[in-house]
Amino acid sequence: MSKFYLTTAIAYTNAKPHLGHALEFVFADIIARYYRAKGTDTYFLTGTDEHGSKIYKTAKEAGRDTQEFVDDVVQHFYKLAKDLNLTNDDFVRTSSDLHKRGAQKIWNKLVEADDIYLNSYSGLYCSGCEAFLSEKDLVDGKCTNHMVAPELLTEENYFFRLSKYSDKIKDLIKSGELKVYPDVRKNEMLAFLNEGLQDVSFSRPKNILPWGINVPNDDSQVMYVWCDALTNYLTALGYADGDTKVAKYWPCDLHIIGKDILRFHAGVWIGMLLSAGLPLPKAIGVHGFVTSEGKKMSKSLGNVVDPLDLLATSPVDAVRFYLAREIPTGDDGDFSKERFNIVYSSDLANNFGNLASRVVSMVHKYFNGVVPTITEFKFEPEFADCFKTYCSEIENFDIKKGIESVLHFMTLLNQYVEETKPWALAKEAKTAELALVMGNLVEGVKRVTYLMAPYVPNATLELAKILQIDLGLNFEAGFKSVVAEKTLGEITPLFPRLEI
RNA sequence: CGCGGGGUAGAGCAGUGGCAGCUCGUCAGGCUCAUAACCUGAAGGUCAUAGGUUCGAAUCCUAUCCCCGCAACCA
Repeated sequence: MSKFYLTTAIAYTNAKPHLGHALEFVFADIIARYYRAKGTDTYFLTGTDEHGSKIYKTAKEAGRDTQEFVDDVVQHFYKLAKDLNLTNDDFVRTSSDLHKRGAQKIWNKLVEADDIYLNSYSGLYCSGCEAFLSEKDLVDGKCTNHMVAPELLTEENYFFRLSKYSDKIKDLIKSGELKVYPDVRKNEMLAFLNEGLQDVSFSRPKNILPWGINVPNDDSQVMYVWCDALTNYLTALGYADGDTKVAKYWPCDLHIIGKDILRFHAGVWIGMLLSAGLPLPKAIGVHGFVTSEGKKMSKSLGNVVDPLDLLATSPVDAVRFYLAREIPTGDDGDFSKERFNIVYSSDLANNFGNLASRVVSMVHKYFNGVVPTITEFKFEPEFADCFKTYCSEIENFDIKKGIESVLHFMTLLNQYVEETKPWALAKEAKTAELALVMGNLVEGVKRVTYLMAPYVPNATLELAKILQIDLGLNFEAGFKSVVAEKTLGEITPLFPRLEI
């Protein structure tokens, strides 16, 4: 059986989840559910990134122990995953022992490859911020938070010889051996690689940053947070202990990330794997950011959408569907209350929900709920097209286009109802004709239910009960499963109107 | 001349040489199985601007204007 291993980026636990986390979670979950429904042995990993100076600082400012602080924050991410109905197989935390040992094992591999060396790093250090600042953080040469000029500080760091792999990485992306979706991100990365990658500082002195994973054989240094974080994709599979999951699922088939961290994944991470002599991931899917009511979310504008609040007041399927359907998968998108309601009403309630509702009702009305037998599905060719598009779009990391093909197919079924007018056939007692129409409609709704399932798992589960179909079946088996002669359950609206 | 992406109907987008499309919204009509849902039709675009190549350009070339992302060691 083929396998598919996919990951989200691990969320940074310096603050509660925002809508962008929900977006990434939903994208990943839809893809995971899709591959499972294709009959692929799928492993879906998500988790949290818990080291780094920012977390250390945030915890310190809150007067908290760092571990306790992240233990608290991670609860919000657990809750988000649960509330979004995620089917992740594991949730990795970088403060876990398994991860730490795995990260150290990889570090040693890099050392063995002679890609780690000691050097000095100089930067502009603000003692108020307890962090190095870059030029763009400064106004008039001063730190904007503390209004003092940072001092030039030099510290001893281990460096990773990333420059060595620059050309190799460029070739991999250029040739498509490592896919980067969408093209605009691929081009951006290639352009960046044209400049050539620099070696990167891979550790921090412990006296400045005590919160991190110890560098093996040097008690005075901890790993730079990215060095540790990136390895989670491997360590979570049990890399430290030579777990069989590594053999089974590595290399990763798809890393889903935000556009802000493309370089770390398509650059640093690939370099690390090359250095360690490990197989490389197949693809990186890059999504954009979500704005709110047309503007970047900010506290001062008061337009911040808290995904946990949203899920507390709206059905999870509505949230999942909005993110998947309305936000272009590889691009930025907007969240607005107005669009949220429109998308829910027109696509879910009016198109899908109402289609199911009218079809099931008519089977009850005209055939006492017993689905008539048909010998051949009238829309087999149209459905084949729809399914083909659905698959290829999702596999090429376009979740929005994937579902659009299904929505079009639903429209086709709605049109068929209008053309055949079952109510008129019933009145004229054209039973054979009516049976044919209804049989085809139920078959159509059944197919659609399978395709909608990764996007709106709750509603489709409910509909599956009414249709008496098994959503646990993979697509092929599900499409072939027989609904004829079954007695349908009673239907209530799958997507009741939202309270505005 | 830093690199890259983009400017197409009220909104969001598709469309890389051959009569300008999709979804939502708007307006009109039809239907009554259905969640005031569904179906049909209409209005609405000088495809950023100017020039060029071509039998033919939203699509290729040149210039200009505007918007956005990136310019890495905070994640």
